[in-house]
Amino acid sequence: MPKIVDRAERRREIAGALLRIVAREGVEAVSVRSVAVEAGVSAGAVQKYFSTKEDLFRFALDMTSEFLEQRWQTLDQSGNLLDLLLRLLVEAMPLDEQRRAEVIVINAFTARAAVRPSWAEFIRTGYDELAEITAQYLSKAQSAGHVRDDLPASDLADAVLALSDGFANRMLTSADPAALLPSLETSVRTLLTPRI
Amino acid sequence: MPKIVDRAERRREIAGALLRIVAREGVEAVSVRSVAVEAGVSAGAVQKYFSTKEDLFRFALDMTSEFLEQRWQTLDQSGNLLDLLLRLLVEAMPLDEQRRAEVIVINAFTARAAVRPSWAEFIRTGYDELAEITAQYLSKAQSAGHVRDDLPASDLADAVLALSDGFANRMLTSADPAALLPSLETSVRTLLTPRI
DNA sequence: CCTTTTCGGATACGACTGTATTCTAAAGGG
DNA sequence: CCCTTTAGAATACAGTCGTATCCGAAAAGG
Repeated sequence: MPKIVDRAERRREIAGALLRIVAREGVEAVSVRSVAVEAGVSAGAVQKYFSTKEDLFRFALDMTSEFLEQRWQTLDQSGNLLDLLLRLLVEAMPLDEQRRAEVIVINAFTARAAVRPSWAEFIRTGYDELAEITAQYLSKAQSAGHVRDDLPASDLADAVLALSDGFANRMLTSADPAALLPSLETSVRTLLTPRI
Repeated sequence: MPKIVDRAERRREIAGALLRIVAREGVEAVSVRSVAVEAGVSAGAVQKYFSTKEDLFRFALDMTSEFLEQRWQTLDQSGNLLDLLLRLLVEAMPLDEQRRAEVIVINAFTARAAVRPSWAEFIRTGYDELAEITAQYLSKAQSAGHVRDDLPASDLADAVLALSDGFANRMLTSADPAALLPSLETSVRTLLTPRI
């Protein structure tokens, strides 16, 4: 009897519109109406799928986390694990519009989480999971002899994440983001290559 | 004839109120009226000193940059330069309300600059200056034999800034920020200690 | 075909936004 | 002492905000 729509897909479309706005104009440009326009629907439709603006933001934040994790999944873990990690990090840098959008979104959310405890817990969980995945990967790389093993993998993971986060941030406002790539690469290599 | 006030000081007071709001409630909580309340004046008074909200933000951003540079100035450059740098970095981490506020403010501004070209140039200039100062310091540390000299000081500066930026970011939403300090310290040391 | 259910557009509301304008009170130079 | 200039409070205005409500249209099962 009812009109049937793929509800989950519709929610993803609308949240995607939000992410595009954040990437292009910043979080403060997000409103129910602006998201509706970007998604090509009415404001009423947006309200149908997200009862509150907060819900909408949470869902969008979830989506970006999934993007991030998916990138790890698609990484085939063969060859030199350090080289692979470096390729992954470079790919995560904001060098094109797509990556740039993701970094802006995560940055915006982190900035907001810093002053909103309920968001902070969510962001923290995501960060911790990422650190865990990275640590596991590095541990494997240590066993393979591709990464130094005189320091715990979890510490190395923290350092690598901080390093890539910092460089990504810097690139966001840099005139020539790609110019920072060699610096990122040597930093990570210096940090991770096995000691002799 | 006129009623005389210290105009520059008044501007600093009002901008300080803005910074407190950003640190406590985030950028989106900043409005002419909320700043006025925080500063203990009327909205009209705020308008007297800053004709537009944009002016107000720019001035506040300037102030935070000055804070950052002042910290470098107060650093007496004696003893082991690597140890000194580490102490500086640790002091810059968001471990108390004051530092936390600064990091939040800079984060918020960076996030905004990513989607506002006029701000981006300003932020970028500040970053470049900071990188320059850091590089000069590291160069001196290289001459003193306290820091490895097989890599250009400018690259090392980029890495150190990225590292501390990334750790500061992580600490913002971390449940136990101080727990990340050892990781920061070993990372920087690993990156900078002279090779044998 | 018709009925029932949901989709999603339209509208309404009160609160808040940035900015412009108007006002009163105060203070220092003549 | 008064007059002029400024400080800064108060008010006004046109938008936009999030949310609630109401409406017609479309689609699937009987």
